[in-house]
Amino acid sequence: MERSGGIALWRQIAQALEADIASGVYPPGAKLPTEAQLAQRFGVNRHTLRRSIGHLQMAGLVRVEQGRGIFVQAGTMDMRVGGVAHSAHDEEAGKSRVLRTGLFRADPQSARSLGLKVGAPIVLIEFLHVTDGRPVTITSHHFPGTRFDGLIEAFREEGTLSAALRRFGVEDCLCKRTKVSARLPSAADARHLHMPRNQPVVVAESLNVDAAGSPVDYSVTRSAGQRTQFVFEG
Amino acid sequence: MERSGGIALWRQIAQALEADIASGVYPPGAKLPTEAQLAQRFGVNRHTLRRSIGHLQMAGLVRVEQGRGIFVQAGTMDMRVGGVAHSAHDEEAGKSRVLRTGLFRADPQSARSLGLKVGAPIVLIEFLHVTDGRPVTITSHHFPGTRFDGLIEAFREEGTLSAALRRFGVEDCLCKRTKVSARLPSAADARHLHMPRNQPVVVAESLNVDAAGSPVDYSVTRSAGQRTQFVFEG
DNA sequence: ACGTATTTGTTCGTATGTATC
DNA sequence: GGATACATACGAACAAATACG
Repeated sequence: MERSGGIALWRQIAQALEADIASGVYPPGAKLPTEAQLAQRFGVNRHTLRRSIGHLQMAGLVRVEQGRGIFVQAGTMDMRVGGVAHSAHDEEAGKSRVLRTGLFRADPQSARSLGLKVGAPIVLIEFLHVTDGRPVTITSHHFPGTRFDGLIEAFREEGTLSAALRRFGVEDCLCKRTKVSARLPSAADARHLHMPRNQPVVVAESLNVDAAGSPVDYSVTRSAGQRTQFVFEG
Repeated sequence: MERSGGIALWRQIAQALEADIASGVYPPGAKLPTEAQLAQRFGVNRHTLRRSIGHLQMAGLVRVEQGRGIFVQAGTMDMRVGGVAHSAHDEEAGKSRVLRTGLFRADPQSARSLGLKVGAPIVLIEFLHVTDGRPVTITSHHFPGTRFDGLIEAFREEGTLSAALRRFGVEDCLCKRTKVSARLPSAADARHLHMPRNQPVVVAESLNVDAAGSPVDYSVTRSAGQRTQFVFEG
């Protein structure tokens, strides 16, 4: 630790810890020493050490849990986007848990995407996708409420979205457009995705249409930015 | 400001400032009051105020510049990805500045994407794309060096990538696959993109192929996550 | 089930360094 | 060079969540 080498102490410490994680001194899932212990090991104040940890947290290398400790995060995993939407395969591959279902009114964003008026009825179905026992993504599906009235019941009976949509005459559902951006997660999303609130989520907003080209589903997928990669096959 | 209302002071302050920015009290590009002034306005310590600013910075709402002040960031803008790559239109729409050109050896990542061996020659051309006078994205193009020997000179003479590639028999160049993720920017990228180092960039890695399907260009585009949206048309 | 210890989160105070104007 | 403004670092105290007896 160079105390006046032009480079901030907290950066040097972050780099040292990053090296430890990369080299396997602290393997994925492992608990790091406490803040007090680490601060003593590097000979700095607890604030300075916390600054370093905050950086590693943003970089997606560790996760901090109040009262428990600091834990090493796992690496990244790929996930396909686009092409055929709602395939039964997608829903079975990783176990999907239904987070929410319900009837809502369209906000400006989903109204514009689906070609509806603000306040029009919207059927919402929200999934938490789990792979290898770890939460990966949250997807909120928005369906036009007038055309898909009763979709929730159909989904509960059929078990998959694709089967439920077939009852409404939707055989093929294609992804027409996807927008990708990054932002900070909501409190609920952060909790479900098991990630810190100050680490960004990658947001993919997709508009899915049926064979006739009319909008079926405006879906918003949030995923831990450093844990996942969206792959677009062209 | 509720000093013991269960919600942290710095969060309340961040929310208040966010509201001010959203309502136009501080329009895009405006300079916020100094840390000391804001701390006094909210009746908190400067550290607490800095915590709030750090949060707004991560959220992409403000940009902090040492010695100058805190500035409101502009909103988001869309950008198309995929489909036909290297169209002259893209290069003219926003003025592109060439950041770097040169001959390098393939790192594992670009080697795998282009189907080359590690250490094979790679032609690198790096652009900074500017729109409305603001830096938007940085794109690093990697071409197989053996096939595209002399590409840099061709590019300098022709002025556009698409024209230069035509000299090498590449008429159409299609985006085959794009991976999108998020990470923290390098120091150079942060400087060029005019963004804070602790705000994530959205990274889009594209593999572009010619009509015959052989790889032409492995490109890596970094963009300020909160200022831009990638749009994939399917 | 409850209280205590542990561990992280927040807030204040103070001092000094560094970049910009 | 001086003034302004953000960056870093240390110290102290208490709050909040968790773990453990």
